[in-house]
Amino acid sequence: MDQNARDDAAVGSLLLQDQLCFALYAASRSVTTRYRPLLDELGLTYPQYLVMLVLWEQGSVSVRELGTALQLESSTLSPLLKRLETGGLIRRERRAEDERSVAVRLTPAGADLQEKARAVPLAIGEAMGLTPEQDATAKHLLRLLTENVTRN
Amino acid sequence: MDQNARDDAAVGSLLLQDQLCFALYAASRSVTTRYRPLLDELGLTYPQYLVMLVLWEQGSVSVRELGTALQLESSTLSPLLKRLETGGLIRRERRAEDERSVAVRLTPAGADLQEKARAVPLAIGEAMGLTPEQDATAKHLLRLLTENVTRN
DNA sequence: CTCGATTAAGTTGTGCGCGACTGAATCGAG
DNA sequence: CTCGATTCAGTCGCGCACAACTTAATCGAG
Repeated sequence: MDQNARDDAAVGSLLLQDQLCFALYAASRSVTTRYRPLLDELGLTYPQYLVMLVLWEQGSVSVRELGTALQLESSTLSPLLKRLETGGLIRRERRAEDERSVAVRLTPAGADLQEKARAVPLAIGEAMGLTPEQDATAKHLLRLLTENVTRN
Repeated sequence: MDQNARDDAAVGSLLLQDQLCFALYAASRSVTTRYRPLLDELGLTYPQYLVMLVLWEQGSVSVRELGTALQLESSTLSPLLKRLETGGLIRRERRAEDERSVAVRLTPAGADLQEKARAVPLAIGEAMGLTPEQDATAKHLLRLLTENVTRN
């Protein structure tokens, strides 16, 4: 309560510790750092892991669809996908029905990696140490914030 | 409630949209993107803006103290500070009492920039569109999460 | 006092992340 | 049908972000 009351009064402050944006920035990097040793075992970086999540879920997607799902530009995805392809986890091929579009799909090695990845979300969830209610509240607020910030 | 109940059951899921980590990653980038046009006016990037916040607050700090405040490595800060120094906003000098340490302080131009920066937190706060209670809750949960993830 | 351990800042290499841009394919108003 | 507008993937340049490492200065056990 004291904490919240103090933070409430901080709107418009230039103090670092008052800023929600800094809490967000620090939290995001701390989570990525926490993922690193787990993903090293799979030979993935964190953004590569997110791409693999989409592919495990959807099977085959265009670069554009990946960008929509992950909110990333093609200028970020193209080099990342090239590295995943070099690593033998995905293949890319132009779509016959629209030659502008590129279909990204898993190789057998990429599909196999899903099994090794199953332990990752549990380990991260445990490290975050939030109750299910806190986890749900955080997700809700972050989605709301993202939607507002993107629209405004 | 339905949303929360559905999310509660998602612990350990490999679905992208279930992951708190992705909500965090997307939110952090969306906020940084929202800052960009505002900070362009000041000639700053978002991490540079965070460094300036610390300097406006503290006056003079070592690179190590900046790293502690922002949770950034010297390998990130050193080139960033070099760019701020080239831009005429800060000066760096070895400390007499400990020649390993470097004191970072504002130039007059760097100090003057604070006035132009005052409008930034308000604009961002408005764009985020959270109630004061939601803002405080989000900050609380993000700090808790960061602390847990960093420790575990 | 001394010298191995620690600490501070910086360098290097790799991988994002995005704005600005390019070239090729497709769309669609007229 | 046509040609300007749009869409898609990709390249380029720059600035993080961090692991691994280097160099120089300080610390501290013996």
